[in-house]
Amino acid sequence: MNKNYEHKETEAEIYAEWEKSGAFTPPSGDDVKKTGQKPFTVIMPPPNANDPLHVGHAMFVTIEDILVRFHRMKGEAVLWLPGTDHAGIETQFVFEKKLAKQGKSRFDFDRDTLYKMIWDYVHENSGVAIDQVKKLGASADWSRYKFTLDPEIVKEVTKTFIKLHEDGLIYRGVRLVNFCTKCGTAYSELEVDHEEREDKIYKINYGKLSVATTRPETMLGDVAVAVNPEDPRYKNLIGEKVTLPLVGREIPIVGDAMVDMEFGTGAVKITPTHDQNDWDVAVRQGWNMDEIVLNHQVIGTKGKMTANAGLYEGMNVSEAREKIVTDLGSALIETKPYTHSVGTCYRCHRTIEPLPMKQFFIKVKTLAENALKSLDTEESVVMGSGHDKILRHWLSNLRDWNVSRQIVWGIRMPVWYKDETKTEFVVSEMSPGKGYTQETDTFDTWFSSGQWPVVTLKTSKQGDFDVYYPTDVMETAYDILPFWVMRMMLLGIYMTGKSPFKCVYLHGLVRDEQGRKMSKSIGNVINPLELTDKYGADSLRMALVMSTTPGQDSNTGENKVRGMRNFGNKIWNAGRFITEMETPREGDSKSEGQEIVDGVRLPRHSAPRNDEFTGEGNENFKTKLQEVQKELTRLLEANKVGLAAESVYNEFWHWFCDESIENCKSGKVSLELLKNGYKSFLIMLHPFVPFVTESAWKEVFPQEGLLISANWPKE
RNA sequence: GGUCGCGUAGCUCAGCUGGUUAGAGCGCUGCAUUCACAUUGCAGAGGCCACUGGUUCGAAUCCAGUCGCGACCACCA
Repeated sequence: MNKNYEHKETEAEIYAEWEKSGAFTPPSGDDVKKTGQKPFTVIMPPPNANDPLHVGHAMFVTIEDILVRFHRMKGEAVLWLPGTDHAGIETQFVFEKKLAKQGKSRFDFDRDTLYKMIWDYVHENSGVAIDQVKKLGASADWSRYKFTLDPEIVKEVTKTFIKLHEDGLIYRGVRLVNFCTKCGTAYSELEVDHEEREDKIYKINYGKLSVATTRPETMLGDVAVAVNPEDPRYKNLIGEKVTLPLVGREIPIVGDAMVDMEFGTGAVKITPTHDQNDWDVAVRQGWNMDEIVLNHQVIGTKGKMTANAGLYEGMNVSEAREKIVTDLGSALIETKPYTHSVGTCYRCHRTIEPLPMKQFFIKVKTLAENALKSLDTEESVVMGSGHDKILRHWLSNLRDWNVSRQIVWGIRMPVWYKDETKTEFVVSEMSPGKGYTQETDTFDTWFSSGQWPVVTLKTSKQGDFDVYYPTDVMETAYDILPFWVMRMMLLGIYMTGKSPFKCVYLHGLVRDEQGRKMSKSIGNVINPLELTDKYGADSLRMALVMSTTPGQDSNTGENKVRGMRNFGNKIWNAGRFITEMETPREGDSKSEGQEIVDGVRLPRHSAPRNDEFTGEGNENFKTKLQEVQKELTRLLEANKVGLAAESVYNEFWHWFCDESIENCKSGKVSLELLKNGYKSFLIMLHPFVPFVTESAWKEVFPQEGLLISANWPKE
């Protein structure tokens, strides 16, 4: 054996051997039914198909691989199903940036051409993420690999929408949507960020009263002024009318409890087409929303003023604001600096424009109630401090889910229109007949990934869904809890009646050694591949999970990885010690026929020490080893990966190496027993550091087959 | 404004279904090297487990409050 463990000489070869051995691929569901094996399922969170790996991916690969290898060694039918996500908006955004560099925009191409271009682009890159996941040692079943745009997946996802529609859970309606005029698409409430902005607040005289606003340009679309019905200053004015400055239109004063008497002037201009609150007020007033949208939408999807804006038509929003502020003249009473938070596009960070649009919504109320129920009954359990409460909070306050996106990169909605006005629609997988045209919108990416555990298993091998669903552990970062985990619960329960996972393991975000967020501008982003290259995949894996707690952020840097590289070397060298003890060296007089005293073969360099050896050392060794195995098994059964890693690390280094090997040298523990203990430790360490343990296994136990398929010690 | 989390050795973090001398990594001090590993070993320094009060025979661990830090959510026009 080499003096030091050289990861570069072994990793690629070992991974290929594992894959070739078939250890990654469990039997089909139908075959498992016959054998009665216990199933264990993990669905891999699908990385974006065109994304290079970041440290977060390394984190989920490590944790999931640990659990998966552990259960596989226990003899269960373990399915770890990998896949990639088309990541609609993300990917289209990246692609459009690429187009922009060539001086082009998406509007230069028709739908089909654009789709084809993005498809090619994604497929050029899609191997990258997968290769990198493999480099980290992921023992996933690549024969069951899925992509969200695989035809069979698209079909299942589409069928779900059709079923939702049949069950009356889909509606199409004009609502205010969060629209990014730059990205040209609407978003769900979750995709909107909020940023503090330094702005101005304007007080404008509307005649009988004045209003305060940060968005004077929207006054062109005002339909009313609202006051609090309890407000002594204004309650008598309710029912009267004021004249809108600049426009000259008469609008009513209405009462609505939403108005805060303390804020601003206590009177709010109501622009239903460009503000969610105002929309709600108009709905409460029972007004005709179609009419309001038709006549009073003053901002369009490109961020320019519409024909309803009269003189201001064609200006973009900020120009119109400036012009209006000037034109108001004496009607503008006051301008003050004002800091408030505004909704911004999570992708491009431009201000989100609330716009009225016809969109498809899923009614989430009953779906959310069922998800809450599965948390209450502990059908699904969340691991990660405080995040079960956060999930409950989300589920209790969810708005209907806007699933239409105005982009091409995604699954096209199975919605058909007969005539050009598109007032009537039919939901159907295929065109319902001649003359129908299909909706151009695609589904929100999370609509397909929200069905991931169900649709991957349903389209996999015979019987897979029956046996491998519900999955055992869903492991992902906590920052996509509402986007993904929650949606999987909503849709999974709807589709199957069962929550898609028994346990949600939420890992924390990985920060740099000083606890700072990783960002390109600071230059502190850890590239997992660089570290893997330098120190080996095992070292990075161990560094990521040692002493981490679900839901809690952790700080990691090169120092920690280096420390874990030393650990791998330690494992290797313990094996080297054993093989060297077993093979006497030439010219070493003491090694001729190693002495055997009371059944203990003494190491070749040690003098026999009959006086000390009583056999007690062996008994203590066996007892302790059993304790270690028991404890580690308990921790892994409970998915306590961080603690398990710490425990096995300490026991191996400080007990097995520091004490037991020394005891062996001095004849207190026999070499046979030590070797057996080493074997157990390689098995126990394997889920965490698979490469070095497999390498050492080959050297020390060459007759035993692959370690990945060895049996976990029974208690 | 609301919710959640965190404050333990110089640094980064475990431990917290309450129970023997509070742990690890890195760092630090001293010693050790022809006999697995210097990517090492041995020994050691270093902690009123944020603060205050409560429950208890007993609290880093449970409860309440205070202070400090962080995250998320939110329709203040």
